[in-house]
Amino acid sequence: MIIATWNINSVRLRLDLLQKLFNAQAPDIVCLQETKVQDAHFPIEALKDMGFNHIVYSGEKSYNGVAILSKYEISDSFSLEFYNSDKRHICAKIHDFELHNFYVPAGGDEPDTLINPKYKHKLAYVEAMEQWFASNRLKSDNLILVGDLNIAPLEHDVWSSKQLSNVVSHTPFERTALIKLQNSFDFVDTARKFVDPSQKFYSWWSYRNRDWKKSNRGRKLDHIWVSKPLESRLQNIVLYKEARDWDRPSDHVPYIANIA
DNA sequence: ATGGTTGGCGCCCAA
Repeated sequence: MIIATWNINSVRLRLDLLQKLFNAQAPDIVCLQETKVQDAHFPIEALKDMGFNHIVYSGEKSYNGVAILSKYEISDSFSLEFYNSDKRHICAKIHDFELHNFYVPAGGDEPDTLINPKYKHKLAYVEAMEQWFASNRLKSDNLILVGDLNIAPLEHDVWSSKQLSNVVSHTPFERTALIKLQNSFDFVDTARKFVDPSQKFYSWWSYRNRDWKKSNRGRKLDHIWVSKPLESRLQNIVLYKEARDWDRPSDHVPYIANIA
């Protein structure tokens, strides 16, 4: 089963790029973030025409928004709201596993909870995720946690750990918080299972670079984690970097895991 | 220290 996660930065603007992703990678399930569309305007018919008959979504006007597109039946779904009414999570039960798709708050620019409420909100959000799993799920459950987590926890998840040490997405506080969430539930990071932590691995490159490939100042913000019982079913991963060179690309590229 | 670019919406905010 091929599962993709992609921060698409407006689903309505990039329906053609979704079709290109489907043609090239044939995903069975696609988890989207930053759909930037309220539910009443979600392009459900266009996506069904592309072969995804089971679709769940939770969106709002202008900001945030998540969706799960599946070729397999979704037997149940729900959306968690950890902060105000931000649409940042959707969960689907498919086959024998439960798939959680998150869009963690970016956190603004200033890495100081006293002066930047967005950063405070981000840290509180990650804490709320951990609390929810601790209270509602077991380590023995078949869980898949994916999404734009907006945190690059390891040294080689960013182009320069030193230069980004005080930049939101790679501050020590965020890195610790995300690793704590991962470890508290024994989640396995699929990317680092296949690519050694000593190797650079990025899923996002800023728009604010003349040549993203040449400067290569990337960060690993997009994740697919699986709970321990699913680890032995991991087949391989694909980082679909070509997508960053498409016309009017997202600043994130699709990240894919194949799970038996 | 600064500014670089994009999308949605509406003349600015968030990323």
